[in-house]
Amino acid sequence: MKIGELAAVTGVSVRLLRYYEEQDLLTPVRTPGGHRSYGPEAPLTVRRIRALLDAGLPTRVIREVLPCVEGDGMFVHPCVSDRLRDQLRGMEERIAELESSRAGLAAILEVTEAAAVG
Amino acid sequence: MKIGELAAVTGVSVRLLRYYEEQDLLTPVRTPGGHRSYGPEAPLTVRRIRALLDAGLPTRVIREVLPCVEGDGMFVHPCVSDRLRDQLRGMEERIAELESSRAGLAAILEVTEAAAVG
DNA sequence: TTAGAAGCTGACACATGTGTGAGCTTCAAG
DNA sequence: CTTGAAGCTCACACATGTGTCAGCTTCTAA
Repeated sequence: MKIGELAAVTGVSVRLLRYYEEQDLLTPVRTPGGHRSYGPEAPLTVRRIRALLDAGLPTRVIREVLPCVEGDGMFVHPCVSDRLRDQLRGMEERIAELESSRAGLAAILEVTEAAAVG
Repeated sequence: MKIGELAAVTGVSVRLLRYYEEQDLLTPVRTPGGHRSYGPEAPLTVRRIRALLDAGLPTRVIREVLPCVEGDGMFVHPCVSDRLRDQLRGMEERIAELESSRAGLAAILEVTEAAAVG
């Protein structure tokens, strides 16, 4: 299938399909004219990519785990669980930082509003 | 005081002091030779900027709230509390998104590890 | 055969705080 | 006066997924 069709069936923009290829997540063959030609598994692959992106993984990590994914991005082989655990740890750290910032800002607001009342 | 001194007493790099000025957070006067000259209040201002940055506020917002800050970034006039509340809401949304991503990733990991055991 | 749709590549843009470097000028101490 | 430190400006780089535009080529349907 052509890139426009794949975009239509997956809801992912043509631009992004090209980007995913640039990131080695998709590897369409080329027609003699140079147009991308995707196999029938491509829509599933794109759905997996989206599922992993939506799970917060960067393309660099998806590139590693993609060969180990089965189903709609909900199962991966144990071979990449270390990678996923790293990623999870990183996300938890980011959440903790954000939460800490949030608390700091909330504290400022509380002081401000207490002063407004008092 | 000169920029190098200010950097030394605040621990903030010269590059960042120039950046804060570019963002209208600091407004040193200039010597006839074009060198920045900071008043004695500058270290406090820089500490406030850092406190607000560390609370997760972008410079664009800090620019607005800075004139209303008192103390070491721990109190602001009520005039900017709407702005802060917006910011707080935005941060809470970001945290929620991240948390949701984290849960998605954790779910994948759980399935993977359950499969590794079973 | 021809026009228009769809494809191609390459590039720039965004946000955002921060590092780094080049190339030049000013300042301060000897 | 001279020299080296410190300052100046301007610019590019990073990450990251995504939009958009220009300029050209291929494909497809009439």
